[in-house]
Amino acid sequence: MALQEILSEKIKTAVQSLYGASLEKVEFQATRKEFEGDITVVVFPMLKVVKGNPVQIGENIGNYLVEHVAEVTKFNVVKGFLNLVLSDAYFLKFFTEISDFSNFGKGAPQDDAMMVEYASPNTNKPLHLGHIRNVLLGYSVAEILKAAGKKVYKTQIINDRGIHICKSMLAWKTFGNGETPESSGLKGDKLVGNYYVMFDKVYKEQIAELIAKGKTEDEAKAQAPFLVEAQEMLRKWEAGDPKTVELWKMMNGWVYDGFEVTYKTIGVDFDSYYYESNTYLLGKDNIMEGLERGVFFKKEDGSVWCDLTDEGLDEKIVLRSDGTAVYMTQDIGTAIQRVKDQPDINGMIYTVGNEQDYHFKVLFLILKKLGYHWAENLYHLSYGMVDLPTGKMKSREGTVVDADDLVTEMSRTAKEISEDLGKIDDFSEEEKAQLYHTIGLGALKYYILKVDPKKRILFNPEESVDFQGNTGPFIQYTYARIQAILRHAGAAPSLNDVSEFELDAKEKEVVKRLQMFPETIQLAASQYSPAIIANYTYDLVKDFNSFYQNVSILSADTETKKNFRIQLSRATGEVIKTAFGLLGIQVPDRM
RNA sequence: GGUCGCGUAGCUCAGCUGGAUAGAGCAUCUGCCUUCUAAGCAGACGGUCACAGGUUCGAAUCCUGUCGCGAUCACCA
Repeated sequence: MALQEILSEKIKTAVQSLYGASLEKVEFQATRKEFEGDITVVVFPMLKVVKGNPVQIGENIGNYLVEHVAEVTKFNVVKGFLNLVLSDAYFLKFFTEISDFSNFGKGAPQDDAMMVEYASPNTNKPLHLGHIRNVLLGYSVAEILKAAGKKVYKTQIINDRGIHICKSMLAWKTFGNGETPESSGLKGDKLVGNYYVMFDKVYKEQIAELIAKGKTEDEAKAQAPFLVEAQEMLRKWEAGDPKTVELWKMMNGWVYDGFEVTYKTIGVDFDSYYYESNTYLLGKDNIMEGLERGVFFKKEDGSVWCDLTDEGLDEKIVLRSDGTAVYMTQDIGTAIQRVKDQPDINGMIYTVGNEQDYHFKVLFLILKKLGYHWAENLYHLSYGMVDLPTGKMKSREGTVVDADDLVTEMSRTAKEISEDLGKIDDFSEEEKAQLYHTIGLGALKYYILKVDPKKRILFNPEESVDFQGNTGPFIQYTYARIQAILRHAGAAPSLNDVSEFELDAKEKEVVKRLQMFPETIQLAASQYSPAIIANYTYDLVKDFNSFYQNVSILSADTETKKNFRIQLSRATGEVIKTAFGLLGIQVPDRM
């Protein structure tokens, strides 16, 4: 807020001339509602350089400010808190400044770019609730960064190789009878996921059989024919066996088609895709280069390591003794490859669960040791698990919440509630379906995004998500009501010829929130937290609702007041739309 | 065991760089639809900020320790 800087300077001058002391910094905070005032100066910290009674110091500074700063009209001092009352003209000026909303809240464009990675699925099963949290966080952080002025590349790395994919392939080959998404009517990822489950079932039966024949559990697990066959398939794939590769391509293709449908339903997208089958061999050259430069060292058995004991960690392997890559090797290679592909990248954000905190700590350290400039701006957007009331989600126990099912369920709940209210009976069936999706998905997204990413979420699908209070539908509803106000108001009014009139406390609350919007985006971008935007938006909406519900009626007011209120509605609506846009949540015009 | 994260109202969560009497929603209770959407608004009830020390004018916030929950410590990804 520019005014804050002006006040800060004036207060420094005041302290200088009144007490002959120089202040380094002036502390501000929003005035608490129970006191009169709009912005509060905290006097206590000044006591370090100014000796005296804080109340008296506050009085003196307050008098100085009323005299020298036009925006300050009154003040009061409570203990060590100097509460300043700002002029209505100051608040009104805000509206004339944001009459064009197109860039409101957006930061100045910057030259460097950030890459944001999210989703990162395996190709052997459909996306679930955990992926939803991941995708929502990654996508909204990307949008928030864009709003803050960064150039952003959204990407994902797809784990399309390994034994788990071979398991699905083997089960399909054995039991599938040539079943395809078309012939079965199933989404591709669901179809492939079914065969993964089927593999596990057969595998378990075979283990039980072997144990019955006298094998130990470990022997049985290693010797079950189905697993041996899957391992054989993996070897064939790595050797480039044409038939295996063909099957792999076909089934992965089905999965990608299925994922795309889910991403589209959720409303997220990507600028580029990286596949492990292409990147798993990457990184070895970087390791060899690092070895030459002394960043890594080789052990007697030929394995290559990075010594991180100086950083408080231990030694970390970066290349196996047989010269093959490990997870770390691959991630090093992929990061370097990405900057080659997009040279303006000056940092990356990895949206990955907090069970990998250690991995990323190590990865970032190694990349720094290798000396890349962009390695200074790496961030692991770490998030907590999504738990169910029954405990953790486990795919083997069938307790996962499927992403598609969940979205459908949310829409259904939205439908039930909407039908009870009966406000949209004039909508066509198509419009209704669209609205239910917008509301249901908005509820789900907001529910997940409003929580601090690093905390675990307890998600209760049976109780579903609330539609009252601090929820997506509540905010969407407010937007829809604002649209109704504007429809009734007709053409947008102008405040250009408005000079002075008295603003009430509630009006000021809303204006203050609107003024905070650009700062909120900056704060969210610097902390990579959509939760900041979400909770801010709720506060704005609550203030707005409270203000508007308590206004008696527009026509009873002067034309000026009416124009102001309509303008206030407009601005609030725009901010809700922008804020929700950053979270990837749609707002409906009617609901 | 080492490391990292979390612990705030009955439940789900806010609480920005330390600031005034710790805030919302749900649940429970009280009022408000002849006026722009009651999916709303106003209010009541509800707290040892896990515990114990420390730092200071001031601590939910910073430091140390304890307890509880979780994650992680593979030549898996």
